[in-house]
Amino acid sequence: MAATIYQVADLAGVSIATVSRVLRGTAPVAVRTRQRVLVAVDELGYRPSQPARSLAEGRHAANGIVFPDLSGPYYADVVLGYESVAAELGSSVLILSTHGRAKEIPDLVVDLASRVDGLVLLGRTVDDGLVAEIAADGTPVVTVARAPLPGIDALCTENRASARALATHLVDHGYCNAHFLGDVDSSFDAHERWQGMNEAFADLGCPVPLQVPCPYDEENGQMAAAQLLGGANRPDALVCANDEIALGALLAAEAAGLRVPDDVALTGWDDVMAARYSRPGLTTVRQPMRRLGALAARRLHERVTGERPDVAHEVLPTRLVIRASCGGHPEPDEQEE
Amino acid sequence: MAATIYQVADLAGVSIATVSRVLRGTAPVAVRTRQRVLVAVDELGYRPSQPARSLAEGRHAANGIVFPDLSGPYYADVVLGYESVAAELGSSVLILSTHGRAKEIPDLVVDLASRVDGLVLLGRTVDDGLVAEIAADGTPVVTVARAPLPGIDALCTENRASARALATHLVDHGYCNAHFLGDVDSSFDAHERWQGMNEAFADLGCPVPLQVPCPYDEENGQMAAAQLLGGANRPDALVCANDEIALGALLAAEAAGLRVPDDVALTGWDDVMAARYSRPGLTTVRQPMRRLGALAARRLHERVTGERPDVAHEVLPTRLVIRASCGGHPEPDEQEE
DNA sequence: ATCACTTATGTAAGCGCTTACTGCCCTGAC
DNA sequence: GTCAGGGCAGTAAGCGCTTACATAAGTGAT
Repeated sequence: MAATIYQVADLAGVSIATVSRVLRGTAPVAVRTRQRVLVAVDELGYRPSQPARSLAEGRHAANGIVFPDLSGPYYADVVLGYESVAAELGSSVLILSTHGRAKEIPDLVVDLASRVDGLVLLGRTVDDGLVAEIAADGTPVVTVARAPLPGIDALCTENRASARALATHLVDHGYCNAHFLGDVDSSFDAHERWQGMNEAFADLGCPVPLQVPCPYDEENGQMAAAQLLGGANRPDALVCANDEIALGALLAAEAAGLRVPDDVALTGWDDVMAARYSRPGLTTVRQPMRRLGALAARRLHERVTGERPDVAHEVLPTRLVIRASCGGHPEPDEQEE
Repeated sequence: MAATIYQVADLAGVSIATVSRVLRGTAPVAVRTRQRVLVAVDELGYRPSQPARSLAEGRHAANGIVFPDLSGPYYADVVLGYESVAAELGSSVLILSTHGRAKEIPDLVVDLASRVDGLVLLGRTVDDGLVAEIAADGTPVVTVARAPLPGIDALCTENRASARALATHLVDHGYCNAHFLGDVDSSFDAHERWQGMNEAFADLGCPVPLQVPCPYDEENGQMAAAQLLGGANRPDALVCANDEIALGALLAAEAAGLRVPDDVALTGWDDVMAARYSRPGLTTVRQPMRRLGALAARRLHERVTGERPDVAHEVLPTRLVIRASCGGHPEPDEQEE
């Protein structure tokens, strides 16, 4: 169906090498010859076969990105930032979502690795062992939002300092009996946040916050919060590992007839759109998702092309966004960036 | 670096054909031979080269999806639904975002087409002409949320009926002087919604709603709404083409000191998360984004494999979600699906 | 006119697989 | 004991490109 380089060469009356040279501009071709080739290409609607090209060139001109999920803006934005830079750098983007596929992940990731020049892995989508194996097999890897692995490029966002800032803010406003909602073992970020918060609370002489495991969605946030807020020893603040949990907690608080922030303060992480529209507005930590993805694409490209031999672990800054859900503040101006 | 089939064959003491047969299971291989091959594969960490495979097989085992953007949950969810089914059907997924790349789109899309067995196109990302050209070149195409093209599979969500229902609801509650916010020429969906609304208003004897062009984001929604709400002939309802615009309008209404829904009713489309958390909650129309993507993957697969020769245009149902922003209702129970 | 180079093009050897053919060996029916 | 047939495995021909190498034709200097 599709035309091949041979047909173009025939029609133009040249050899396939010349066609290739015209199309890639890798060697000088006489103007008239070039014209003939271009006309033939046009006439046949010729498009080079990418697999053939990849095979001959020994590269895919494509990168892959693996993420847990795309619901919720977090990963979607990272992917978006990634895609935009990857396209700019001339590589196609293959995606793989691991959500609900625990069993097949290794196969899927290995298969993906065989189709790309390099891979970006978000979060804990892939076991450390498998990451190492893939990297060892020669596929450059950049991890994002995951505990850095030796010898592998890693990108993270700043968590501890912002967690400390958040905790300090809470204590300053009289909230000393806080709980942390979110499973700190399932996510590097959450663990760091939890640590930072712990440190700050300890420094400020408050009791160590209780850590309450909870999947990262509204429903589970709501359930977990409902239980905590209905219990005997009610915390006066819930620091949630992400905004979804926090918004779920907000619903739970409403349902329990509690006022936010008067009876209980609530904070999240990520600054999703709903955090701005909820009432009260949700105090949260904004992360540079887009930039994270974009930077991952750059780093991966550098690694693929070999222009950066040394491994880099980078941390991007985050910003605390104070809204009404944590008390002591009128609905503040939105300081958009 | 990576092992090839030749090395595996050498190590196992067989021919490459046998290795291939073991790996693909395309022909019977003696148990002992198979064992030897598998051991060799394991030892060398051999992974078949995907480009070589594609070239030999004449298929990519990959599909592509083109979308405008991934910010906002709409396209993200469609992509997610798509990816999950595509993976299940054994094809990798290549993505291409057209956002802010008007000029390069044709090249990018054509390049993408050369890497996949089929393409899903969301919205108006690609000109009709280019779509036809790609389809004519032999790449199966499924369009989503776009005016159906002759000879090309198309998937849409229902718009007119839900727009009519929405309009009827508004009129029933006393809002007769509505405006439609959103550019009806830039989106098939928006155009349909606008039509449906027009019909209903006409049927019910209300003035024809004014259509106010507006890009589909909060900021522009806010600006456009601010202007309308501050103007002389203030509408009593704003029907917005999506939730982002509506939420922007909500901010504008607040800023103008207007009460929603008492002074002005507001409705959106899509049912994004923030629509549930805004106060008042945003009346909107929920769309089966995930299913849309999943179905697109199925239809594309059927077309690629040739198991469905006839072109199909399908319309998926939507559901009106009434919340407080359109008046006449207490904050309703959330009827999640 | 000759030589040493450039410049433009062709030739052909891969790239790493899949698969149609072919051939070998072993079985069971006669 | 022969022979047909089936089960396995090897041979080799592509798949559609890129590119090193070879070649032919032109250029200017001598």
